[in-house]
Amino acid sequence: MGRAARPTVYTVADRAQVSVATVSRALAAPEKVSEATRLRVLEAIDALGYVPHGAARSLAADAHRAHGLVLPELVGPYYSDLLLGYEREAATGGDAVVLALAGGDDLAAKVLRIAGSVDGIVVMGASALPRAALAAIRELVPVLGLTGGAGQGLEVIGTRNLDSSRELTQHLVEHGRNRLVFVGDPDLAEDIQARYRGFCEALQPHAPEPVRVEPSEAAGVEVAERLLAGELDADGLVCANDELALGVIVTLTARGCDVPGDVAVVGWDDVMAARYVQPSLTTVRQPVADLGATAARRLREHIAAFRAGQLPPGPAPDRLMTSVIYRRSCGCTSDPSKEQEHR
Amino acid sequence: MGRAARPTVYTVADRAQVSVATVSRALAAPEKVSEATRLRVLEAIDALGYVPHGAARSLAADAHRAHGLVLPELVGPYYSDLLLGYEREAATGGDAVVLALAGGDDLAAKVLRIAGSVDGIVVMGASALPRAALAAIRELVPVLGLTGGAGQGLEVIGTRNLDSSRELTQHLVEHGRNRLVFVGDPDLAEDIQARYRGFCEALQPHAPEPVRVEPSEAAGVEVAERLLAGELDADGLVCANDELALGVIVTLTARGCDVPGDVAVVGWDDVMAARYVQPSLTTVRQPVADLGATAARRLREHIAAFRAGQLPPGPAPDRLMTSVIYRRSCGCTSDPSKEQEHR
DNA sequence: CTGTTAGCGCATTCAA
DNA sequence: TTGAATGCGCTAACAG
Repeated sequence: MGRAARPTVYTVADRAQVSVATVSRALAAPEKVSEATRLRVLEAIDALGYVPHGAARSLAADAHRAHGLVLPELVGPYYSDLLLGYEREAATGGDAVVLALAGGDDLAAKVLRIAGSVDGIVVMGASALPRAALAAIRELVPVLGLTGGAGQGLEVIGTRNLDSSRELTQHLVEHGRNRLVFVGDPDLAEDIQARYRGFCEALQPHAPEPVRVEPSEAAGVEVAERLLAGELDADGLVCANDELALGVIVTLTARGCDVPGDVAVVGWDDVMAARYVQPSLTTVRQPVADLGATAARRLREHIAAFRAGQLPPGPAPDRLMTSVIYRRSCGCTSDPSKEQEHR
Repeated sequence: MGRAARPTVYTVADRAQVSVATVSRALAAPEKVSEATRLRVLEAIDALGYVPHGAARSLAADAHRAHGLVLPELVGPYYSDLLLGYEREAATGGDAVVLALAGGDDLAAKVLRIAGSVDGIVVMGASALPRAALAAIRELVPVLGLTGGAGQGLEVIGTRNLDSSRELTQHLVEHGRNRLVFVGDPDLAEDIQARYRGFCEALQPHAPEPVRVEPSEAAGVEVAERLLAGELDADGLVCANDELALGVIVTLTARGCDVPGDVAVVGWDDVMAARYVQPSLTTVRQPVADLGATAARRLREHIAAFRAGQLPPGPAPDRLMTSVIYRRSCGCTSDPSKEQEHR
């Protein structure tokens, strides 16, 4: 014996003594239905436990009412906020979020897979997409880059990495550091690249080559060891993210090296641990939830334009403002109470 | 001038000189199509940039090939791993993930919204769902609880909070703590409840009432202040999660209270900061990615059974094993090298 | 304000 | 191995 058949518009229409069109209207445009009938319909819907079939609706309305969100398979606290911001804004606009996490060459496949089920896609880590695949997808739905993707010709939603990096670096310079080194591989992501560029600009006319490592704690530990071994010379490390910086700091301090006395260390993201490590980490905070919301909002605009027929959807949003959180690891905050503000 | 019309099975069929049925087969059951025609079809698909329309496919096949994943609007590092594990497993099974973040009373609405577009739903924080809404949804698709939801009659995928809590508490007892207090509100979530139960069991025959606060850093700070003010008496705090524990630790140590000397503090989740705080935090690590994967896998089973006609899908998976990570805050790890293992 | 009707794009019978 | 035809559940004209 199977379950009761799923109620459909017809089932509801029957019970409410109306036509299916009226049921549809009662849901989509209540004002186009008389009070009385609308109530009857709603009663029927409630009584039958009717839930519209999403696919049928999408097919008929020629709109999925869903956004694709493609993120790299990285972990980190960063994501929770990003998702929160994105999902909220998407939901506000009536859109669901189809999430795809991609780690390698399955990226293209996954994106194609969801491309058939969403009205538009936001991709973080778009650089890993084969040009051909991206082109095919963009034929179908608008695609936005998150944090990067300019290299793929995408409009990108991101933060002001250049500015924050310049500020951070300049700050270190002004406080007497003159053997600064950037830790992180600019080729790994566009935002890291921008951070390195800002670093270079602040160090005009010549900045040293970056230490090309992955943005992880483990890599930070390695870098610290190289420093301790004398393979690397620096009195200040501008790290591509906090994980890296944290790895550096614990290793350095554990081995008796004074941070920030001997070496200043700064990072990006303001992860929770940045406030707990000793010394606390000077870092760049990004409006991550806002970043997500902005991307969702902007994608909605793109979708509208795309459907309306290819017109470009007005000016792209500015890159989001970031703020440097000065703590102890840069050696410049003498006032601990000031630090507390940023807890 | 509009964009080129989206290619459909018909477009592809035309170009490949076959019928739409063959196109469909070439994609869904390649072995049922001759080598030659299949190649022609694939060529056409490639040339036209054809991507199947997800909604049309779902409607015709009567399967969305998508999971709904509903999470509370909390933030935290926890989620990245959970999503990673879930998405991977879902993708492996060919299913997309529709993510919904719910913060309040919009929960029911959101769940209903996605219920029409997925084959099954995993809900974390199901207790916030009105019974009626849940019942209606379960009529439509199978629903699983993540971390909780037993109270709503859901099968739940979770970890062994009871065991880990008992172990943690017993450990503190064995090392001489005899004024232990549980920090966190058992009524806020089933897992916190289980943690409190384990705490109580270890403290047979009578355990003190819990300090009912939200599981946040701020609340931890408050609790620490109460302790310092003498409003609370304890030589050990079993905190419902790491945020709480961290808030307690920094506040206590900043005010000259010795952790773990005067008060031992332990938590749950093993967030990154747990390793960086001074003293490092003894905590419970949960296999979060595995938790996600297990939920996805199990939901798939439920979906299959549900469609096959209401049969119960075999034994539910065991609650996942957790591991206590002994660090310094419990005052029991004398060997720092041992601690390093868990970095 | 309401009902009738024609697809949306695809999978899947059933014949051939 | 292939094609023709039907319908999934819904929305959106179009009539009334």
